[in-house]
Amino acid sequence: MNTPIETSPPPPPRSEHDHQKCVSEAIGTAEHLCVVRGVQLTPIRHQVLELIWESHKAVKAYELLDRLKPLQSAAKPATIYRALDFLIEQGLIHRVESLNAFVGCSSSGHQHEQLLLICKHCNEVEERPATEVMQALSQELDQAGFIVHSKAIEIHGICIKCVALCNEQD
Amino acid sequence: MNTPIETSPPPPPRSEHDHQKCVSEAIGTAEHLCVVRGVQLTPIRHQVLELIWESHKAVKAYELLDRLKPLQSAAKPATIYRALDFLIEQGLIHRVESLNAFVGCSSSGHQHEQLLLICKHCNEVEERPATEVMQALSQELDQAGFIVHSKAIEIHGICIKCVALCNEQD
DNA sequence: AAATCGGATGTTATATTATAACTCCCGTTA
DNA sequence: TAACGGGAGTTATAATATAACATCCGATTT
Ligand SMILES: [Zn+2]
Ligand SMILES: [Zn+2]
Ligand SMILES: [Zn+2]
Ligand SMILES: [Zn+2]
Repeated sequence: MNTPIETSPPPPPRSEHDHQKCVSEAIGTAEHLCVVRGVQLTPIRHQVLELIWESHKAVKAYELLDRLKPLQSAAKPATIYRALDFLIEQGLIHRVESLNAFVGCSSSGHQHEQLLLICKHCNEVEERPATEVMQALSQELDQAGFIVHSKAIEIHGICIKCVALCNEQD
Repeated sequence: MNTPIETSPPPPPRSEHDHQKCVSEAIGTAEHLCVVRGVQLTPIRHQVLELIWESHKAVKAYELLDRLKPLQSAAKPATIYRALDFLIEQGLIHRVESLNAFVGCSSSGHQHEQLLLICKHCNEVEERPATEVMQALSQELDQAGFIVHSKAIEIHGICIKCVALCNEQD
């Protein structure tokens, strides 16, 4: 209880940006990729993707379930997990391993394995290509003789927006 | 069911090395660090650390619990999770986020945040300092203005020992 | 010695996350 | 029509993790 910010209720939203643009880009790309690939972005899958894209925050499976139920009254855990599995397979969302949570992928269709910067304060997840890191990593893994299947690079801390807000705590 | 190896029962142990040395180093370092830090490596914590160090594989909490019970008949989930929390706080083990599992830390007392190379075939976890990757990462995070609290860098694939064994599957 | 305190553990219950297994439906195709 | 396959419905349960409160025990203080 050092500072008032510590107990302030709503973590700040990613303020200064046109989030509708994020959403329409992500959904548009998803629809396009699914057509191209001949896989079905069914109503449930589409709705789950939209729910995930309501923010840049990592979101839990059961929270998604609660938010899906008004739209799909029959929704059960399997409903959500199947949709999530599909979206992950198609590279449309990321699973945030260290949170058991999920976040929209900002680069679907391009390279999918990126740095995830996870803010403890606002809970938003920023994706970064970080090509130099990835290059050094590839070299390291080659040297180790390790055959890569997948990478999870997750950094926890305070994002630049929140650093500005909370300078003496957390 | 392509090859006989696919269904072969025991994944190969890290064959060519003196594992007793790994264990005694890790336990010795842990004991030393706890004395220096004035924290208690109690019998339960010591036993859990030893159980984790029985191999280089990532091990699940409830598997540890089963293996602890013969030694500590009162052991319950909280017993294990408390010991794991302590060992993680002290930097003596890693939590493998993408597996919900735990593995001994090979560099306790030195830098603790390293690459984890996780083999899908033998389930062993190799830790690598990867200084060039870490350096590039620090730069990237500085550029992003992100204040780091912790890092989880987990690479899944096939380790060099297993690559030699299974060349046409998985 | 008695009181107090804090860290560790015991104990019970429950929350959270995830999957298995089986059924049904529906559109395509042989 | 029959067979098939993908998606979804449904029920049950597995696996992972924490909360909350009680007890113990050794060290410190009174
Ligand atoms: Zn946005
Ligand atoms: Zn933030
Ligand atoms: Zn060893
Ligand atoms: Zn291996």
